[in-house]
Amino acid sequence: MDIDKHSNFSEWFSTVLKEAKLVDLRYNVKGFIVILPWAFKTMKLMYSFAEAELEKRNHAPVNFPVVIPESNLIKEEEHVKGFGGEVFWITHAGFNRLEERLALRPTSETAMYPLYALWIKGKSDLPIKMYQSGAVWRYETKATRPFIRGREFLWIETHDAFATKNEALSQVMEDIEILNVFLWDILGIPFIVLRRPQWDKFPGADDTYAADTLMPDGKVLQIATTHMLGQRFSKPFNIKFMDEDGREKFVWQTCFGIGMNRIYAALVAWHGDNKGLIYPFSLSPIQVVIVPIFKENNKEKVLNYARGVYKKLKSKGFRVLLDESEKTPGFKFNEWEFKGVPIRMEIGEKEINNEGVLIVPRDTGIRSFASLNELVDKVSKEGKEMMKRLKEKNWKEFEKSLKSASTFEELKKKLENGGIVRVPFCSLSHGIECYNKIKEELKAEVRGEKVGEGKPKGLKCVVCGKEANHFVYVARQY
RNA sequence: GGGGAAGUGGGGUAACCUGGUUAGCCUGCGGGCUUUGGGAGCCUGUGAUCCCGGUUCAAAUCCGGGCUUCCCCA
Repeated sequence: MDIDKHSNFSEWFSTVLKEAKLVDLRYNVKGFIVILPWAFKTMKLMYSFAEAELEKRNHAPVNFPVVIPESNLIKEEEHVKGFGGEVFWITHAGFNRLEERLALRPTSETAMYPLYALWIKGKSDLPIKMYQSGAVWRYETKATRPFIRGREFLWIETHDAFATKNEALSQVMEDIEILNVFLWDILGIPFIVLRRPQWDKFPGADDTYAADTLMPDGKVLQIATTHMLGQRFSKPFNIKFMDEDGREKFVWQTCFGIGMNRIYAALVAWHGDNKGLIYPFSLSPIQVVIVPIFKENNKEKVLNYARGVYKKLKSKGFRVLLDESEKTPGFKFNEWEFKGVPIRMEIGEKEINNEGVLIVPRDTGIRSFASLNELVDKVSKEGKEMMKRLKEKNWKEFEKSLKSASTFEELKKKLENGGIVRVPFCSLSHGIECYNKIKEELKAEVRGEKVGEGKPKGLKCVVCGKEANHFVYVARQY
């Protein structure tokens, strides 16, 4: 592949999606894609890692219907204002027109909360912490792109209810911790968590915190969000409990969305290089591919030896493939490199004589010899070290893209090369005019303030010059 | 949201402007023979004009509409 990931990301991404057989775009419904096994196996692994983190923290799996009766969807006013325009509706069934339209869930608050109201009676029913893995549907009006913006996308959503505001607020912090573990520790995707401006939060939330990552073209992509819902849903949905003081009170709620399609896009974009995809060891459908190299006169000998290595790795639980197809070795090298298999083994006459194999990590391409008895340890070690290298490379690149500016002109200049620019800003509650000015003149967005970061002291807003109350992060976005 | 480009076997393309032969080529897929340390070779078979309508003796080609994809800008 002769396409540069950074200077020509669109083309790089399209080529990888197609040539590595990650998606089939021939389904012919706008914004809907067929996710192929080479992508979906990895997405399932991603799901299992994320679900494990949620369950460690006492979230229980649940499955709610995809259809939401219109009367439920419209109960919370801002929510329906925010989503109303992008709902897919079911109006007919068989030969009948439905008396009440059914929405395909764009998100599940209004599906789940009527039941929460039935389930929650007393303090002993709280907290409720549930998660659901599945798809949601939104009639996006912006240009759709595979994985990055679709009309159907896969995610996990959690919906938690608590007796007190403080418990709900600390749940938001726990959600952010889950993102640190899942996105960074496990997937190696750099990101920052930002509290969104009030005018840019989830419809129906008190506050929205979002994880933004950066794509190779310098634009940010929102990949997860956690919302402090407060009591905005518990009131219209009448979710109450009897407190110790004998009074009925509305619960405090949070919800948390982990956007698997976009996270997958970020995974591909962050780790890949100009040779194609690179899958981290723990996430690849095939962790080790064995390529046998033989002549006509030693074919069986090489294959038998390779099968022995295959069995040994398989018995240790690795996902391994022995490529016995009729292609030439060079073809196989290129093909598996393009598909991002983290470790390749080459086995030929020389390796048999030395009682070992050649090990080649995908990222460096450097061949090294491993003897048969150190083989298993070496595979684990190479897998871990490769992930470490990928993370280091990603982190350096991410840090390089984080800039700061103290004037509007400086902000403008720094945005030209993409990335995220930190500036002092007047107000995330009332600064919408400054926000709009940045949006219109710089074609970029104020994404919000970083959780846990201090307030500016004695600095002026880069737009209006009034006292700055926040450091905010500005970037062009998907 | 605005603009542009494009839809021909599974994939990539030629023919389209200037309507007319059996829709050509590369690749893939099936079969056969030979091949394996960085994208092998020969033989053979297979398979296509996005959908609806219009113009015409005749449409892949011209016109209108739809659907989808890609790119650029917002």
